[in-house]
Amino acid sequence: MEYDFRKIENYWQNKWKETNAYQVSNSSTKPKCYVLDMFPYPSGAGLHVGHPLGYIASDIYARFKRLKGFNVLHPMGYDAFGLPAEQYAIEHGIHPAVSTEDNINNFRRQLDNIGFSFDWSREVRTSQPGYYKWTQWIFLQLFNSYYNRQINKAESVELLVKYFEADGNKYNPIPNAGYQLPGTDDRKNVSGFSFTASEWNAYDEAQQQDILMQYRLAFCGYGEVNWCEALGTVLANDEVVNGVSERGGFPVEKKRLRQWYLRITEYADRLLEGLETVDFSEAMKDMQRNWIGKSYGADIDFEINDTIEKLKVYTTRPDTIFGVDFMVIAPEHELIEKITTRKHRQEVDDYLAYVKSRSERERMAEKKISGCFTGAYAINPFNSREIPIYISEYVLAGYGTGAIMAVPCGDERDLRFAKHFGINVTNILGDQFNGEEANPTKDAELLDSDFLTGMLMRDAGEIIIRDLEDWGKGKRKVNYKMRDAAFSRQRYWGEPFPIKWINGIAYPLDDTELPLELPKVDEYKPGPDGEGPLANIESWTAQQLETNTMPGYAGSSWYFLRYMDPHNSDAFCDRKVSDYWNQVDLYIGGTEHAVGHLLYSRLWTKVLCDLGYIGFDEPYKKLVNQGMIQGSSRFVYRDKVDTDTFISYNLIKAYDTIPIHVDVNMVDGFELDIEAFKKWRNGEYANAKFILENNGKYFCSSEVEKMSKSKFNTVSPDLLVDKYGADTFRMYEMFLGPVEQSKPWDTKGIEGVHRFLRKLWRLFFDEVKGNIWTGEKANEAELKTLHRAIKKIEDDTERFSFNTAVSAFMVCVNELSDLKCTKREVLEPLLILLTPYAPHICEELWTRLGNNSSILDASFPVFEAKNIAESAKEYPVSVNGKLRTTINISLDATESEVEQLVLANEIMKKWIEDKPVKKLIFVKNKMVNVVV
RNA sequence: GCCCUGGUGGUGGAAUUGGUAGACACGCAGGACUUAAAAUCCUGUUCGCCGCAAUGCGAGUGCGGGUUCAAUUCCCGCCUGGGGCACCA
Repeated sequence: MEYDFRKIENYWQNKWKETNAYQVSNSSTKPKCYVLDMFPYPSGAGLHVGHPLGYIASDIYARFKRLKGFNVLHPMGYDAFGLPAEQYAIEHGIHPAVSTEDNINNFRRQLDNIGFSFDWSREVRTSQPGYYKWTQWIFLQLFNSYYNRQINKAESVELLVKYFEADGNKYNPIPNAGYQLPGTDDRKNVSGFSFTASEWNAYDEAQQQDILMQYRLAFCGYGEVNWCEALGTVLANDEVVNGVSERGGFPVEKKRLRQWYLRITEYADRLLEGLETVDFSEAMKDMQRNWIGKSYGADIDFEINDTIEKLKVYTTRPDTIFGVDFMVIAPEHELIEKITTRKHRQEVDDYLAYVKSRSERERMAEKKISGCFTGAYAINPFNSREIPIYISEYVLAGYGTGAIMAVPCGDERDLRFAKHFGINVTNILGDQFNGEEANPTKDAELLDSDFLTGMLMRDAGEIIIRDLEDWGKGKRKVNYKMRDAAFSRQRYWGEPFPIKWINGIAYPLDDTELPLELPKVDEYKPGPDGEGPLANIESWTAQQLETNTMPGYAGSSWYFLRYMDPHNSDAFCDRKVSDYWNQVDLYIGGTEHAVGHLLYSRLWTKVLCDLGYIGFDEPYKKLVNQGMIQGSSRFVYRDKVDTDTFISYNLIKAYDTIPIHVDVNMVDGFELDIEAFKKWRNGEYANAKFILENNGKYFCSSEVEKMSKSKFNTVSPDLLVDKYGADTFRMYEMFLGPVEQSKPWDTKGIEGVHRFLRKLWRLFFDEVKGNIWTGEKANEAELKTLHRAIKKIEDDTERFSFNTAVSAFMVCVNELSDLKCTKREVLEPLLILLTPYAPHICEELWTRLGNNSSILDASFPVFEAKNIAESAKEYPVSVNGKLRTTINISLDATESEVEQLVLANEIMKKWIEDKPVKKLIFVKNKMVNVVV
């Protein structure tokens, strides 16, 4: 009777399906636990061994919690809208819905192989109307809300209108500037724009709606966006990497377009504060903090010579005010027009033309110093010094005020600029500045700084800010790097906006009109004027519907809520149900979503909470990032001249060769399977000749790279599951190392795990004798082994140390095997322990032991400390930390008894050598240290 | 450049709070069973030294210092792999 994993796994997977073993109810007297994976985008490539890593970890945890008596929600679904399916449609003419469906089926088949405990009755797909109806609905909530800064919460726009009718916008000033409204081209920058109640009441509808648009959490405006011509769409900041698109690597440029945005900037502080309440890794929190980029400083107004204009700059270092040698404004700055002197007009125009000619990519790639003098001078409010005003592209229009005061002795960029233009550098740092490198310290003593001289920089900032505020020349200011999130795409395969445009005014659809279904199209080409493909559909434009669609992160921002109540057609999720399941207790996924998905879904959660639809404002209580599994590529070396000849790696020095990727599955370690290679790619290398090592083998070289089909370094879980079984595969992925750690995949070693399962099997069955398990009482040694395992494995599983837990199983089974322990009293608890890791074999053995109910419903064995206690123990004794001997001490000896025992020990005297014993340390029940 | 994170045998890794470094597994070497192979089991496996013996000696967790009776763990300085941010004033 041997371990036939194929038969066993097949049987139990079907059985679990038939009995709906993993369906979970929304009501239970048990405590709840919500274990969630980041749902996958169903790509055409299918799963490789890296994908299931996180799923296996979460599955183990979910199953573990279930055994521990929790009602566990562990769902799975698909992030089914997205660019690749649409690109595929453009290239192959296959409707995204069709290819997505195919891909999902393939994913599902692969996932099912591995034996996950997902409750598939709760599956969600973001592209289904039943799902995106609620994505649209939540969008409308965002559209109909604004952020009330007085109470730091989102509120209904209706309320805002009431406030306007009563008080104008005195208590609710316009939050953000920089977005031009669709209807009103001239109302460029309405920051600070205010109106009274009677003015409000006198506005016509268009004017009122324009103003309200400045407040809505989902709003439409014109703005500089990342436009990708090749993809024909707008990308969010986090979808742009080094000036090219994250997907496809196409160039990205700035373009002014009508866009939808989410006013995430209003939530910057709460997104920051919320991080304190959740259990994410420090690295993850840092990434989000960085992205939000909160900084403290001051806005300072500088008078400008010969004009009435003022130049407002933002600085985090007001303490360096006496080191300002020049000002720099961004090329887009509105003051350029007004302050440039006649003499410098031509030069400035040339420079602006130059800046315009440069793409975003060029700007990123070659950060060379460029700029030009405007001819104008600003006045330092503290010493009336005249400061030249320059224009340069190193100052960004979008951050702060788009203008800076440059302090070259303290800022590297300013110093380089000063050197380039021969501007004299004022030193306010004395010895701390060597004239070569700027010193950004805050801890130096200020010199040549008028009334601040002799003061620490750290303290001086406060004084300057206070003075500025007293004189009305500046203001304390907090700034954020984070921008409002672009929320529209000129694409087809996404959620349509439930918005109609009538006379330039955006009207929301009524709830009863949802879902606004995505219409069928024949082609996916962009519409006119940067509009999406929907603009090509007459029936769509005739209804004046918005032609943009929502971006990929729309559906994924709230999917964790839908799993709770997936079939509800009256609400995105019943409040009672979300109160029950509450936050996700454990969320597992990759780091790549640190600033995209995670930030957006935290935002949506906060808004839904503010509006009272859910009762918590952080979605994920604990986040674990699984490491990336890299591929280990293999190369053969082809002779450059004789292209049929391949040279073994150790011999390539003597030849002129080029490396070629070969399929890792044809290579055992480094040794190439020559026959397989000849058959590879339909016999492309059938005529290959080989120059072999002395031992007659062909060796490949290796390199660690990202796992990808084109590098032939992908390993499919299907093959491994077929060869070793799902249980082995699951345990091996965990055994590989800590879940959080990135590592190259290596199949060597999977045998070890497989051996372990066979060894376990042999504790129950013998090939000759058949059943060998017995009902005898376990002895002390056996119980000791079992309870040590219970303790270790329970601890390890709870703290996500799955690799050490797997080791503990191996130790336990090795010991039981040595003890020839085949007793049910020990084996049963062991099976329960192992169920989260290797559910199939455990269920099989459990049943064969004669249990009627499923092991899935067993309860986790209780650890009994008395079973591992030892009566007396050999303790190592060390002198000054060096191990010298062992002594026998009974377990109930007190510390002073231990001391006496050690001192009395004849042997000790020899080592102590007349030196008095300073102290004795009895360390954590582990050893005794004598200090002399 | 800034932030984060890691560096331990031939390999993946373990050591949870400063307490016997190298668990567990792979690989390798030797052995048992077998006609043989597979499977299984046993022994050895950080490096160096001394051996008739062993409970022998010495070094050892990227490098150099420090704190401590005791450091893979804490502190300082460097080298290095990986990830993130990058004209954010």
